[in-house]
Amino acid sequence: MAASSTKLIDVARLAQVSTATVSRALSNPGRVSAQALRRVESAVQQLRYVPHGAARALRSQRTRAIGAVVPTLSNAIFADYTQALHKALEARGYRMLLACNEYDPVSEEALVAPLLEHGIDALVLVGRDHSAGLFRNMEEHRLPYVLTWTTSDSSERPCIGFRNREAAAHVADYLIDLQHREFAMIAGIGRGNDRARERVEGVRMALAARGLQLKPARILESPYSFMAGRQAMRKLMSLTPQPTAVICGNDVLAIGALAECHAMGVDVPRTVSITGFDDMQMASITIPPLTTVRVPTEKLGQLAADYIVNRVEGAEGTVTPELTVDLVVRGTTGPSRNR
Amino acid sequence: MAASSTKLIDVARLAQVSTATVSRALSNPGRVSAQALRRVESAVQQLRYVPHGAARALRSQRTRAIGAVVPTLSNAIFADYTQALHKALEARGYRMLLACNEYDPVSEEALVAPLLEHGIDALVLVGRDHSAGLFRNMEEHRLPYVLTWTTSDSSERPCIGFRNREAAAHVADYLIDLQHREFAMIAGIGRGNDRARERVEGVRMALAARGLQLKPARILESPYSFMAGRQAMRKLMSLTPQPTAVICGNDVLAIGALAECHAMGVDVPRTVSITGFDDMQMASITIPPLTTVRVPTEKLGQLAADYIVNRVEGAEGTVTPELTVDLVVRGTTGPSRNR
DNA sequence: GCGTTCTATGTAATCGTTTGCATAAAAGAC
DNA sequence: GTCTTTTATGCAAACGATTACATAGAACGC
Repeated sequence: MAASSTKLIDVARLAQVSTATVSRALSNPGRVSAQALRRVESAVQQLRYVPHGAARALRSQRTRAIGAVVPTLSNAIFADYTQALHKALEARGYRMLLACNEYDPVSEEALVAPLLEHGIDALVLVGRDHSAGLFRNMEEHRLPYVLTWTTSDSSERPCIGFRNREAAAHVADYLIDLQHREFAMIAGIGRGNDRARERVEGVRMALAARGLQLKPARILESPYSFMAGRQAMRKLMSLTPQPTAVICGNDVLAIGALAECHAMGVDVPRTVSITGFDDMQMASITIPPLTTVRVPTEKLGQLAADYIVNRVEGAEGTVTPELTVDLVVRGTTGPSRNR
Repeated sequence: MAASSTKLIDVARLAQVSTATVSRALSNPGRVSAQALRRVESAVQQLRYVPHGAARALRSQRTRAIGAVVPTLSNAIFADYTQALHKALEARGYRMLLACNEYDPVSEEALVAPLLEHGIDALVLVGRDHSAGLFRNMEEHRLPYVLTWTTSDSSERPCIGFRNREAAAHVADYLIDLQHREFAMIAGIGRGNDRARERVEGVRMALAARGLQLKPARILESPYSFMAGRQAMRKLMSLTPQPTAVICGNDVLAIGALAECHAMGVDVPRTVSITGFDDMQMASITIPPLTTVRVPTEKLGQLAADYIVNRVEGAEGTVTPELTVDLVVRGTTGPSRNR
């Protein structure tokens, strides 16, 4: 029903060769004579032959599909990453099978199960936080995988990403240099999200190194949504002393926070500086434009695709060195008003 | 390699039943005795059996995968739609195979080919504009499909969506009622995008009905990006007479246009009113918040999934009636300054 | 009690490729 | 010219499920 009814054997008959030759002509053209190749190609065209993926997968034990688990597509940054990953996989002749965990680490195994059942040659994950069961599953099935958006810890799992901790620390340093002393953070939910936790740690580290501290009451964990960012900002501005700098776990939160400042009539950056993380498109056209950390989103997707396809196709697969991220200073940050 | 090595026959042996019984127990539990079911289930658990998708697909000629072609994931509105579609498919036990055409109608067939080859049970498309070849392909392969984000024209193809023309006309009517007479439009690229074209038509219709006209020079076709929106707005504001109302083809363009107004020091809505289309999350937190048309993005994805799964599973598949969209009046629109 | 229907199960063919092995022809070595 | 190696091809056996058909026993009607 799904496939057209022309089969390999029809091509073989028309081209007057065996099915083996057709198969070889299609997947390994170098291994058949020029004449055979020509005849097969012409037959394929005439009959509009489309290989049957399931049959091929069954016999070769390779589906040419790669599973991709991402937190969500609602965050533009992951949408772009996913699209880049997809595009790069496509270019290498692989299909992408998506799964969205919506930041719920518990259900991840249940999420991956259908992919495993459908048949995938490898798995691309985001971050380092995954259940032991998932890792065990991957081992058991001999499934190559790669973790993205993060760098390797002691576990030595293959990673493609950047140092979230150091990037966040860099943001904090920059603000300290602007004489800020009263800090607050609108962080992502830490549970199940190593990136979010590391960004908090990075800030805490940087402050500590300069003799400052970030009290727990000044770190608000929020889901990644504009509204959550707004609410958190409102709460933070009601504290005494008011923070002069608010570091956000990502751009979505930061843009929400910025919107709330406008609503409250709080001047950014004069009264309070705000920073984001990711540098999504939107970040450059807020009022004022957002100071943030530029993450090579698309590169991440491309590199992940390249790495994982190499692994699947037998090469040992060399992990790229850690990527670098840059602080992009725009209009939401300035000297502390307490300076 | 990809799958664990436990096979159906292993389960059968452990449960002391035939492979046929195991197969039935898994896919049609009602057709085996309670005792057999129990033993099979226990064996499946013990062995951690995972069915082999390719084998199943080969034999049953159903892959349980649905192809989804979307313009892009960079536009939040399509990211949300895609995620909703994916989620609904998942809930029904289907996988989603993605393809992004990036608004390039030419390559769509080439884009779909790999999906066809991998094996899909149906195809979900966006809009009505697709090559004859694609439609022919789908017929040939007996592939059920559904068009989304649009309503049926005379061709009577199954659609799930809303009337873009009428929605846009409604926006124009609203602005006319606010005494606007000098209109301009920042439209999406019309080629290959029936929604974009219909939105232009709708505006033109509504204006004509009130004795106004929209000169071609006042319709700027732009790719859907913030930057394009900005540039278009700059161009429009340099015209004489200046438009007092700018209708944008979607929220991305509108938000870009709004940002450019801020940059130019043009007061919105006092000097110029701006409207969007889609009501993406971001639209409610711009300064001022964006007047736009709310589209039931997620509903679209869900309904498409339901329809197409029903079709695949044999039901005749009833297309839902056209969805309605609402004008959401916020802060970017107001009375014409020429009133 | 006998014939009929129904239910649960098993046997084995089948889905459409790929690929190991065998073979024939061509090419190369000496 | 003979022997070995290489190259191109074909034959047929997988891959791992589903399912048509057959069958045996239980249930049922009268």
